[in-house]
Amino acid sequence: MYFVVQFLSMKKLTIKDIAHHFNVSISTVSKALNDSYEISVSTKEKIQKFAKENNYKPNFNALSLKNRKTKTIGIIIPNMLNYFFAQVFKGVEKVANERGYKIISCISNESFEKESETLEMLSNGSIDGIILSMAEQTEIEKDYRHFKNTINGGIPIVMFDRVADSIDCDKIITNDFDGAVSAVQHLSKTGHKKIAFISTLSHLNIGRLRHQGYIKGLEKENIPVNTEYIINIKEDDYKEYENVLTPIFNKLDIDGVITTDESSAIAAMKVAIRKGHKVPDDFSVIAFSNGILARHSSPKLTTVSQHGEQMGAAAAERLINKLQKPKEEQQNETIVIKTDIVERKSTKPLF
Amino acid sequence: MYFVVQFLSMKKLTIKDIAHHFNVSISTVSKALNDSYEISVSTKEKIQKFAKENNYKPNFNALSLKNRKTKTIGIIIPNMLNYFFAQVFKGVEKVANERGYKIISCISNESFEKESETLEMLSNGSIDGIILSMAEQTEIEKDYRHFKNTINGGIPIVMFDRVADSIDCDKIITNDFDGAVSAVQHLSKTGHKKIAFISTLSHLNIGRLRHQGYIKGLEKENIPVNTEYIINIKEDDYKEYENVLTPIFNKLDIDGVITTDESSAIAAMKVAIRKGHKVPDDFSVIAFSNGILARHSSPKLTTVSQHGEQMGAAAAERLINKLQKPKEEQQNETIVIKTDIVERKSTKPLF
DNA sequence: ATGAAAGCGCTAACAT
DNA sequence: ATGTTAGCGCTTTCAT
Repeated sequence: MYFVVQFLSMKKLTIKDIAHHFNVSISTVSKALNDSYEISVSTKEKIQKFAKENNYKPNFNALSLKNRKTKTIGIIIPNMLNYFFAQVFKGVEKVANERGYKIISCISNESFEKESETLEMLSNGSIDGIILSMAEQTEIEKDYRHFKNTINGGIPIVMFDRVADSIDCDKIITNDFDGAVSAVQHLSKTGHKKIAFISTLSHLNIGRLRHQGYIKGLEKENIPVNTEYIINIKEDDYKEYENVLTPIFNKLDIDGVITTDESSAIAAMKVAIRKGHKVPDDFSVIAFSNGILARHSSPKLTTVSQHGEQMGAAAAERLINKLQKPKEEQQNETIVIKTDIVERKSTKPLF
Repeated sequence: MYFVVQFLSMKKLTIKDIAHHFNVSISTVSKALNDSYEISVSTKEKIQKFAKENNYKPNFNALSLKNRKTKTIGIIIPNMLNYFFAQVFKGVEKVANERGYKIISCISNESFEKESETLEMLSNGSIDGIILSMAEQTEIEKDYRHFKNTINGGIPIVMFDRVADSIDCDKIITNDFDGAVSAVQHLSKTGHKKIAFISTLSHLNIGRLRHQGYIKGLEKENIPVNTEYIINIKEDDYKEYENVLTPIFNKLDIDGVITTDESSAIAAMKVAIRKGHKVPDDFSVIAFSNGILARHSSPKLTTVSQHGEQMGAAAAERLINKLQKPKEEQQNETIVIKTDIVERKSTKPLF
């Protein structure tokens, strides 16, 4: 019996083995397994039964080679320890899985070089398309040649969150600008007028957009912009945030804060509390966030929530749809997944 | 010129194209690119130069088909939003990258079925080996056939953290038992004798080990075991933790707590504080953890820290070493990556 | 030093 | 209804 041989040799069952077993040609087997009308019902049945019983699986590499499609997508994430990116990944995985795609995942560690090498490595027929969020370094240095090369090489890219304006590809973004406007308005409508803006992302485009949104929000609320209230934290290490904020908070009179991330929001809360404030009674905090910290802090953070999973799902949908369309019909699109303000316990009307 | 054609057709450059370009055979090109001694220096040079200039990359699927190796490893993670798993992933990625391996990553969502299907899906020549941590459901139902099948199919598995005792494969684990013993001793040595144990993992083996370690620790410190102090939280949702703990804390006299995870530690702190305790002055908390929460809570949590990244790195090392060894020399091993007690602000001597 | 041919596992156009 | 053949891109043995 075949399976004995298979068990002993531990070699996978192939179409050729099956052909041999039934004394038919390999193309008959191939067609039978693909349920071709050309093959008689009886042979189809026996071949399919045998294949099933012996756990036949078409070889992935042979199929990919033949079809010039791998049904695999690559994803490059700047930092896997970031909760937002983990959420995006989850969204991508879900859709990819539903649609029969595998995911090769890579981490750029915010490095241009790693990102570039990864793209190179994947451009050898390993994958059909790529989903990525730019490395910090790439965004700062604005060197996008590797993206262009990849796209020119026939591999479509979908960028999310940290996207390159000058690259023509699908993009999934958040309404960073409007989110910041809303945050300001939320605070203003509840009586806060001395609103600071704390950014740890001033070097990134999403940081600039949130900054601009903050300004716009103040304008809309007729609050004069005071540049002292705009605090850009350059330190990489969140442990330093409190130290940076303490002297500033001591100097300024602040009743509300909007931050570009969770860690700095928590630092701001701590500093404010240490200074004698009660959060949220006389000091409110809103953070851009997707995270776990917001729901575990005391008090829990009110946030401008990005929908990471949705963004990932949208990215995967876009990419897979494109892959399954003829090249001529493909065109690029930018999809905005809107933020929501989620009220928790760090905000409260002043009156 | 070739590259014009390539640019227009967007088809990747192959060995055949190069052969055509120079009017030599494909085997000459193949050998030249592999720097074979059989080929004259001059032809090697010109072919290599041309290949480089035109960005030739050997086709991944053709190579994999030929070599019966993909230089790709699969990783199955129960839940990507868990910081520990993200850390493990990072460790795996680092080593894999260094050693020229790609990673196909999948999420089991704690589901046996998904885990099983994923294993099936990957067992078609997509990958050379697998790293995984069991889904909760798998561990509860103790149905390990899919692991056996995979291993019998010639695909080595390395399990980490949530491992199956009865499966013969490489394993990377933490010293859960000893970690719990140490935690108890740490509290006891600093004057705490009314130590509760809060577990959200009582259904998992790692949870049982931590539980047993807690008992052992008490014994070593000559503290009688009081089953009322052993609190198993069954709720899945961390939002419920506080509700579960409140009546218990009201009833019992507790001066220290050890938890199996961060969320329940934070819940315990909140409940204790609400009850009038001062953490850490008259109430200490130690949490098993790998996480961000511990470093952002107020006060920051003292933890039994698992080294997720190291575990991931060890898993990848093991697997890749095994893949590069002949089958005969392969043997299984269990590696223990020890925990550390990291003192932060949630513990303090009582005296 | 170079080339021809077989084969990895599969599909599909083209016989029969 | 079944088989033959070529080919996906590459390596490798065996000519020449």
